[in-house]
Amino acid sequence: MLSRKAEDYLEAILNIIDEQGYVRVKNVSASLNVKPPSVVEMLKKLDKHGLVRYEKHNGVKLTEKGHEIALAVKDKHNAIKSFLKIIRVPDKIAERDACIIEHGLDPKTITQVKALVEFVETSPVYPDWLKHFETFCETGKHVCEKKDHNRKN
Amino acid sequence: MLSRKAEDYLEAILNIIDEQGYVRVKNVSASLNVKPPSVVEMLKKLDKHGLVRYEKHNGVKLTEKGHEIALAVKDKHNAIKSFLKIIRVPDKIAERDACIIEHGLDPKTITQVKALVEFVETSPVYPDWLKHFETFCETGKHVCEKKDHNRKN
DNA sequence: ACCAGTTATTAGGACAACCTATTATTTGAA
DNA sequence: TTCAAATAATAGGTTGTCCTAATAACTGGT
Repeated sequence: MLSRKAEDYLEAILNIIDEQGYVRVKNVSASLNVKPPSVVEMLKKLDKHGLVRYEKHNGVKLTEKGHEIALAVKDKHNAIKSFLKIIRVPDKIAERDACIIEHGLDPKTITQVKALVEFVETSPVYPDWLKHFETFCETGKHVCEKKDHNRKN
Repeated sequence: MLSRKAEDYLEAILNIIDEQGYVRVKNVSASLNVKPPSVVEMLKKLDKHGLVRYEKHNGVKLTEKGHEIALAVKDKHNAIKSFLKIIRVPDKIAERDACIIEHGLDPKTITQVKALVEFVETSPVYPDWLKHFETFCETGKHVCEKKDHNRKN
């Protein structure tokens, strides 16, 4: 099985490729806040596992398998971040926390997070729902206390 | 700062005390799925940090500080688990995933998770909301498509 | 075509958390 | 009370990830 850290590296590599088309050790190093030797070490390991193609001084590429995993991780990341933003966690924190959470979660959990995000976002009353949630966060009270007892969704 | 693992141990110790009033190495070992030597090692470390009082062959107790931290971790755990259950993650998975998630999250994120849980649970239309979410999970459709456009929450 | 500055790699260690095998201590049943 | 079984502690290793310091390889401006 793949370690959390390995997944972090794959995701970072994918993001860097998407941004600038190629990957250098220093990019990964900066992106994950580790020193270059740590990156090189991990690249060797990922290469050994067939997840990247790594040639010294000559760049890194994701293999098909590595790409697949990186995409899966990123997908989780996005689901979690969307959720965090819906519940009004500030962007910067949402980004950081998504990184923390995204590993090791059961696929079922991710499925349900995604479902929640979609449920809320596609709801016919979406803007209201959000407004009400925000009001609740501020005041601790529901906008419609009594009268709305039979309202839907 | 305290490592994630250290927090896991503190939380486990708290839970075991709550269940049976005292803690033995083997309980912690079973609870965290590690071998006894790992427990002893960590107990020494926690003792050194003033989070537990540990005497060989003579039990473990949380210090005030350790107790405080353990409670905080447990509180996070509960918030996350409540949320997971609301979005219909099966109980067993929710429990496991809460353990995975509970560390390192920003306090703001936890606050918002709690807010969501409370918002939904105390909503005047709580049972409906859940039913609608479940229907959405199954069918991908909102119960009330057009007609309810101005409904609240 | 050179070499200074940048980037990458290697060598060698630190550290946290875990393990197995061994040894010591405690405890309860005969 | 004794001693066998249960429990706990120690000794010594392994693994994964990170680091610093030293070395090597690349690259662009002259």
